[in-house]
Amino acid sequence: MKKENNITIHDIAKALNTSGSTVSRALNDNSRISEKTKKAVREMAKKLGYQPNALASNLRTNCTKTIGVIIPRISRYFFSSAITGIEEYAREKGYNVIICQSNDQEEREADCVQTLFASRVDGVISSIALKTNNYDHYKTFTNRNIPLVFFDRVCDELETNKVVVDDFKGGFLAAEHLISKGCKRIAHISGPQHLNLYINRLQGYLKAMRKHNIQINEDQIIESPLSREDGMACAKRLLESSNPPDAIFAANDTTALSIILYAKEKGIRIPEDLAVVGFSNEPFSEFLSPSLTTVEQSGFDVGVKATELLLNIINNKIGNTQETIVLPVNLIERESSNK
Amino acid sequence: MKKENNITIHDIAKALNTSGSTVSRALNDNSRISEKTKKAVREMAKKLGYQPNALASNLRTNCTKTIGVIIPRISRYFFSSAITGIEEYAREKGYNVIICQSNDQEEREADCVQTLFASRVDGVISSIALKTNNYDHYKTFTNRNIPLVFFDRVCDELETNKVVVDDFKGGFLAAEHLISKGCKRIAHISGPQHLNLYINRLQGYLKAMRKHNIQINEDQIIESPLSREDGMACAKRLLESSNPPDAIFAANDTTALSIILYAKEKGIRIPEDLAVVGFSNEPFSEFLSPSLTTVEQSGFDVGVKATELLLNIINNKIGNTQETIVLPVNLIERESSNK
DNA sequence: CTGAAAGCGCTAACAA
DNA sequence: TTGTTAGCGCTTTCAG
Repeated sequence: MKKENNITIHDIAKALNTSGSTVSRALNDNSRISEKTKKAVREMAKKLGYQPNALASNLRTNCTKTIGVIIPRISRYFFSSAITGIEEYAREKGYNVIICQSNDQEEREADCVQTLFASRVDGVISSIALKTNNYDHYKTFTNRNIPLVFFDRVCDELETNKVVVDDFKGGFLAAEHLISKGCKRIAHISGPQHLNLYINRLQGYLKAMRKHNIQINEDQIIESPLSREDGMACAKRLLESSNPPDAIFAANDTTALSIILYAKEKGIRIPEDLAVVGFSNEPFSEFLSPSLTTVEQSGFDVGVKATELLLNIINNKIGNTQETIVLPVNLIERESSNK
Repeated sequence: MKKENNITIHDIAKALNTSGSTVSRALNDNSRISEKTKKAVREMAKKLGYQPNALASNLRTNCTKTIGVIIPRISRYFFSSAITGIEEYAREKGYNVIICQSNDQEEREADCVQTLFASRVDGVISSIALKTNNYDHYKTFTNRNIPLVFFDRVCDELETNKVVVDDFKGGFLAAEHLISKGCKRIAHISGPQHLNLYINRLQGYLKAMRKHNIQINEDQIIESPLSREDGMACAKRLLESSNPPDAIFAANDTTALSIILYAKEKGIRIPEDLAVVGFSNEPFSEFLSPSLTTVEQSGFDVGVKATELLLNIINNKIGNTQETIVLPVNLIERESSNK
């Protein structure tokens, strides 16, 4: 496949008996060019089928009008919604978006960083891979003053801007809701504790328990990688214990789903014997049977906010402060906790 | 935000008292450079924190090692899985991926084409927007011999390569399955008829009906944009008619979901009174109640195949034939049709 | 095996 | 208001 010779600004210049710089300025709507010339240039450009070469422009200006995004996996609904938000806002402001997936692997994440840097993106939005423990690769950006905004999965080690949802409040709402339904032995299945969001959901849960003087049982707070299989194992462990919980607050909907499936299999009635609350409001949660009570977080909004923040930094509207934006969550009450 | 001055190959050259060309060749593992020099260059590069500038390289070589993807919306599971497949295969072969969303709008799609062309992608993978009727914008690529592969939503007007799933077979399997369950009045809710895939699903359905001598009732074949609301309207129209169907094959799972919800509301039992089959196996379909019988199509596989085909064309392994690759589908039998 | 020099297409001082 | 010129960082002929 050989690519055709492309039309450049010089072809337009030659056809119009003018210079490349005039054409360049005309196409960029520079005020120093007369309307007449601009019009002539634009017409000739169209006639010749000129298409700008962004590579050349970017190389020269050292500004690509492109932002990079690093996410664990695009196929998770929260992240694809976030990307939709990022894309929408970025495009409106004239920016392109390059997306890289880390597949939750540290090494892949470091690759993404290299790729994005090689493409000379103007800024980066990232959500950290589950397996990432060392954050040095991000220094590629921070060392060079390339703005960086983390969302959802953030880390305290790096001093950057962050956009998160109110996980603490979410955990609190979930637990308080179960308490209000009369549950007494409320278990919590939490996620990897090096990620703030799971710590915060857990802390919110603890706060609600303490506020209402509910006994906290260490055996009923377990940490899990939160996959479907892990959820099954947790369900089994909790529900087969000698003193099983009458409610479980799971740190994500996938785990809550596992609990519901396990309970069905064992003839445990939901919500009568066991109330369940999840987190995220995945697309399937509404349609489970019983439908799942969960904490809703808008990926789209997070994406938009992160992009807004990033572009403000890129365009010097705000300095590179270490801002953390917290977006609201809300509890969606459904059948799985409706005693 | 000012970006720091970056290290270039000339900085490495200076530090090593050699020339830029040697450094360039060493970093690209050119055979004309001695191992000793290569090693020295690589070490110095690491020491100085050199990061290649892809823009400059791309501009020079007129090859970006980047492929562009145009999809209707990333938040649909089929498409995000396809992207996962595209990314995985592309990355393995050393290519980057730029993703653009058309939001199912023709104008946005044309914008995507411009953006990708300006970025000088080496090839493009696209799935057509629902609202697109005019395909001229794709000529930007075809006119310049930039390889183009369509997937899923393809169009006959453009002579390009295509990767699709076997929609005809899917429609056939769905209808034959319902027939095998003893259904006699089998309705079909089809999608926009300018897209091949919906035509093919419909034709597959018709073929099965004819094969088994089931009467085809024109009133019970309706075209719909297939959104959740449209599905509700279709369900109402079909089920409130004087001669309601005993089975519905919907061209997507979203519509099948609407039917199930509508039937529940009206006290119509599924599958006893009405059997339902969808198409796509969305993430929620397994968890509906009753769980939804549907035709599974692998977005991931489609993505991988499309990328494989595209890269083969880019790398001249095959000429730009008009190949159409058809991937298999299979029926997943669940409760909604289990009479 | 290595170096000098040209140039990819564009932008931006500076000069006119 | 327009043109001249240099150069972004890299690759690649051609010459040694």
